[in-house]
Amino acid sequence: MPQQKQPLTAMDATDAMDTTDQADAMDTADRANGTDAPADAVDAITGQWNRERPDLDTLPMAVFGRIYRLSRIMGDRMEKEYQRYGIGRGEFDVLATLRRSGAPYTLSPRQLSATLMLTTGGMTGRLDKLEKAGLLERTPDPGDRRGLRVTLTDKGLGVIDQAVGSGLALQREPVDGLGPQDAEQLAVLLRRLMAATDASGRGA
Amino acid sequence: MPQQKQPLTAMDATDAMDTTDQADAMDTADRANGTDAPADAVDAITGQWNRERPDLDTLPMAVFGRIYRLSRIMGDRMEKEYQRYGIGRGEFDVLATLRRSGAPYTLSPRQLSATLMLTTGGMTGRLDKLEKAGLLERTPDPGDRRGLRVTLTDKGLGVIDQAVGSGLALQREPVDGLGPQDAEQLAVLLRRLMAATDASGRGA
DNA sequence: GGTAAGTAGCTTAGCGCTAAGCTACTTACC
DNA sequence: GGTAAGTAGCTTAGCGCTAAGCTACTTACC
Repeated sequence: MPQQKQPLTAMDATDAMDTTDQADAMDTADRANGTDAPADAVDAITGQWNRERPDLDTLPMAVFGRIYRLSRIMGDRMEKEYQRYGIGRGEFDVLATLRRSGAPYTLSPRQLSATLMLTTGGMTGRLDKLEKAGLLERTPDPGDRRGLRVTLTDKGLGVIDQAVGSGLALQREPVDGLGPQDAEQLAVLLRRLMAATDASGRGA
Repeated sequence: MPQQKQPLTAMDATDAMDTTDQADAMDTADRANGTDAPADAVDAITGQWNRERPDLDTLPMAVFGRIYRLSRIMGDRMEKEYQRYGIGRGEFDVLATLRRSGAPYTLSPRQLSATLMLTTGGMTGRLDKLEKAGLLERTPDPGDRRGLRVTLTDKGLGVIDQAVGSGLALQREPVDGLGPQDAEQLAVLLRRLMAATDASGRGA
C-alpha cells in the first residue's frame, strides 16, 4: 500500500506553511480569495506569492492550481477503487474504451493507443497484462495480415461494467455536494475553459 | 521532443469516435450536455456511455473528466515552457516552494518532500539535479547534525522568478478567455468542489 | 509484377518515480 | 549516563512509461 502518491505538479503544492507565520499567511490568503469561504491550501499558496511577488496576478493559479490538485486527489482515489477489481487506472482506461465503443467491444491496438494517447510500447504492456488476466483477447485481423484485433472477454465486460459504476459513485459524492445547479454550472464553465485552452494552444 | 505525453486517466479518453457513427454520437452528446455549446471530447465520451449504459448518471464524468483533461493538457504545456529555463516540472516545484517561502529561501529536504508529497528518494534525485545545475545549495544544518538545509542560489532565484511569470502568462490566456466574472466564479466553484472532495475522502 | 513509402505491433534502453531498507544521528526515558 | 525509539537523508530494486528502432507486412505508383 503506497504511502506517497504521484508528485504534485506546478503550483499544486501545499503545506509550505511550516516555514511562515501561519496566521499571517492565512490573513493574506483570505484577503486574496475575496470571498467569505475559508482559505484552502491553494489560497495559502497564492497568498505567499502575493506577499513575495505582489506584481503577479495569481488568478490563473487559483483556477489551475485547484484543477491540478483535484485531478491528482480524485485520480489517486479512483486508482485505489479500481484495485478492488484487480486493475490499475491504465488498465481501466483500456477496458472502458472498448466497453463504450459498443458491441462487439473490439478495437485495434492502434485505435486504443491513439485514443489513450499512449505509445505502442506502452499499449503492448497494458494489453499483455489484461490478456494474462483473461479480461481481453488478441486475435489476428482477418482483413489485414499485419493487424490485430482486441476484444473484451465476458469476464472483462463484467469487470468494467462494475468498475465504471464504482468510479462514478466515488466522483458523484463531491459533485452532489455542490447541489445540482452549481454542478451543472461548473461543468459548463469547465467546458468553456477547455475550449479556451485549446484555442490558446493553437496560437502558440 | 516527445510526441506522446502522459497517459490519459480514467474517463479522460477522447477520439474513440473512430469506432462509431460520428454524427450519431455527436447528437447523443449534444442532447447530453444540455446547452447550446458545441459538444466537446468529454461530451462525446459521456454520450457513448449514455448510449451503452443509460442507467448511469454521467454528470460526475462531465465535471471530473474535464478536470483530468485540463490538468494534463495545461501541465504538458507548462512543462514545455519550463524547458526554456532548463528545468522540468518537478524541479520547478522545488524552486517555487523555496521562493515563496520568502528570504532566505531555505528549507530542509524533509520540509520540501512533505510539501511536494514526494518520497525522500525522489527528493534526493531532484536536489542532486538542481544542485548540479547551480540553482540551489545543500549545507549542513547547524542545529542538527543529521539534517541539511537547502537554499536557493542567486542563479536559482533568477530562474524561478522568470519561470513563474512565464507559467502564469501561459495559464492566464485561457482564464482571461472566460472573462473576469466567470473566471472568479469558476475559482469559487472549484474551491467548493475541493472542500467537498476532502470531506467525502475523510468519510471513506 | 517490381519497387518505394507507409503502417502495425514488438523490443530495448533509459528515465523518474515508489517502496523498502540502510546509516547516522537526536530525543525521551529510566 | 545508558538504552530504546524516532527521524533525516541516502541507496537500491522494481515499475510503467517514452523514444527509438526493428520486422513484417500493405498500399501506391510505375
